[in-house]
Amino acid sequence: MLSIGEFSNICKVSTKTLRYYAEIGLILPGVIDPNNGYRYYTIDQLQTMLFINRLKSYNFSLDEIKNILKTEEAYDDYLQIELMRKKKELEKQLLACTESLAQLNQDITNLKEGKNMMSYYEDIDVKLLDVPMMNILYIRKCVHQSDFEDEYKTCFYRLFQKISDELLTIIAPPMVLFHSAEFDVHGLDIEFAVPIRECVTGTRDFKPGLCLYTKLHGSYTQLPSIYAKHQEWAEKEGYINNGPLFEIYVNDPSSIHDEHELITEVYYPVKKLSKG
Amino acid sequence: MLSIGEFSNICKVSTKTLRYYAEIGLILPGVIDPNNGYRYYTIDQLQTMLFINRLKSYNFSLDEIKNILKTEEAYDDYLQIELMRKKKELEKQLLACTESLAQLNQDITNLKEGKNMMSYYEDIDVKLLDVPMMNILYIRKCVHQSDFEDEYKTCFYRLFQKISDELLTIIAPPMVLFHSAEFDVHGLDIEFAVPIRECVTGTRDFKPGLCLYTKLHGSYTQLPSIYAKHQEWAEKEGYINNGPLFEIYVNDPSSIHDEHELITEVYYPVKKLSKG
DNA sequence: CTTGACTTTTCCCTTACGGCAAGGTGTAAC
DNA sequence: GTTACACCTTGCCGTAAGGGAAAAGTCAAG
Repeated sequence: MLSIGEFSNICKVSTKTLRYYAEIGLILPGVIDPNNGYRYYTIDQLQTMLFINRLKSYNFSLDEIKNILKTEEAYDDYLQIELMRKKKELEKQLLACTESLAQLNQDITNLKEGKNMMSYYEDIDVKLLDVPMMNILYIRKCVHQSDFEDEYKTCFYRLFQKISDELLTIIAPPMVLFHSAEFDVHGLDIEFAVPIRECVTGTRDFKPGLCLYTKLHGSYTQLPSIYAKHQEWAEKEGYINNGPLFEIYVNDPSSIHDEHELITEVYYPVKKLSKG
Repeated sequence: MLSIGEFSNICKVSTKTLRYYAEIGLILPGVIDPNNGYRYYTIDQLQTMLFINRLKSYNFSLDEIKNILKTEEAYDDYLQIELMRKKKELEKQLLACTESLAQLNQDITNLKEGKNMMSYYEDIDVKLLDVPMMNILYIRKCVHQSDFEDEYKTCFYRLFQKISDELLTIIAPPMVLFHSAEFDVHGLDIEFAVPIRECVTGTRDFKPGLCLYTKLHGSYTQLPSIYAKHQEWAEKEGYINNGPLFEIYVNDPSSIHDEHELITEVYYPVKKLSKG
């Protein structure tokens, strides 16, 4: 039997943490002296504690660890599934970390050359162009931000199915229209669309008209910069919004290896502000 | 001027977050309508918000970001220093993440082969051996866990200085004795020592006697497993502790490239429990 | 004028503990 | 036997960066 202090020293876990773990039922002391409330841990519990620490290093939450520990039936299967899940999470985090670091290094280089950290923002290229009317095959629905990727896939799958079934002619890459930029109760009001030649049921005219246009090479994380730049441009030049923002995913994440190859076109419909 | 909702959509930051940032003074709306309290942001603030988000992606805390934003004089210098600091932090995190992932993959492989995730623990090799008396040159002091690495360097630097000055003869690698494993108010009571041939002032006899011994190849994160294994072994075989734990750092972190090359010897002095 | 989307403030909830205080306990030294 | 002191207990508050929900006021379009 080990006192909480001894147990703490061996496992390199603070006594405070051990008490907390007991409180949430993650690992209860093998014996609690009924006279004085002293906690005593068994030698066997050392292994449990080491196991907990290992799972923690894989970014499992204490709740997830508790679930793993309490699983009896099909224990190894459950553990393996959980490990695979965390593996994906960790890989994602690793990627994000790597990319942040790359950008950080770029920023440091820029600063050393006397450039501003936000100089990239000044260099965003905004064009004003008139987008001709087109005929689009569309699906419009409310989507939660978290489901966007899934919906993107399924909706375009359905659209392409229909195009293939009905022998329609695609005349431009797929696009997404954001009718409500806002994040309201029902999620974003989004239209998935493919410009096609033929007018059939399920198609409609789409007439964006005058638009601010920017072509983005690289990660979607840069989109807010473009939205901001469009706002800035519009205010300075005396234009106001005139319809839903839309984006054309020239190539999509599933077809490329590297985020840097992504190409996205951002369109922000505007009209000249009439004076008065 | 943009309402909080518009500003939120463009920057992809929730309104909740914007209100929180205003509350802590990170970014205040350019205008607040005195009649209804509505927040309005200027176009210029879009850039500030983008900047904040970028710093956040480098793992700056909101407090750190606030300090960067409010720095006026020597702005670029301060920014650059801060970026370099975060760069080191991110690199460290990246390394930790990579290593966790490697171990996670190993665990998954083991599980697939039907091995237990904690099988490594069963394989820890514990030897019982009698460590002969030695003469050590030592520095003993209380050290906070966080200062350990620093103290390690400075103390051994001083010891080696003395050895060099007084032409003493080293007969074994440097070691560290843990007199109080506990983390008390003054930190750990630690003795840094080098076994030498000559008896001079500043040396003393060290007689560990019977010890449990394990040689560790790799990261220090595995030390708790060894401590635990020693406890387990001692209990099963009827031994109890008989003096301060000590460790020999056969090679130290500064002299190697990769954590995997680390070699550490762990000694746990014990004596046979007399029955009764 | 009404509806519905938007905004406000206030309050509590989260994770995984750390800090501190007040008080009880175990044990080693004298 | 006493005393010192390290050890243990519970309890309460605080963290960072917001999320959720409630109750109420406000704006713009039809």
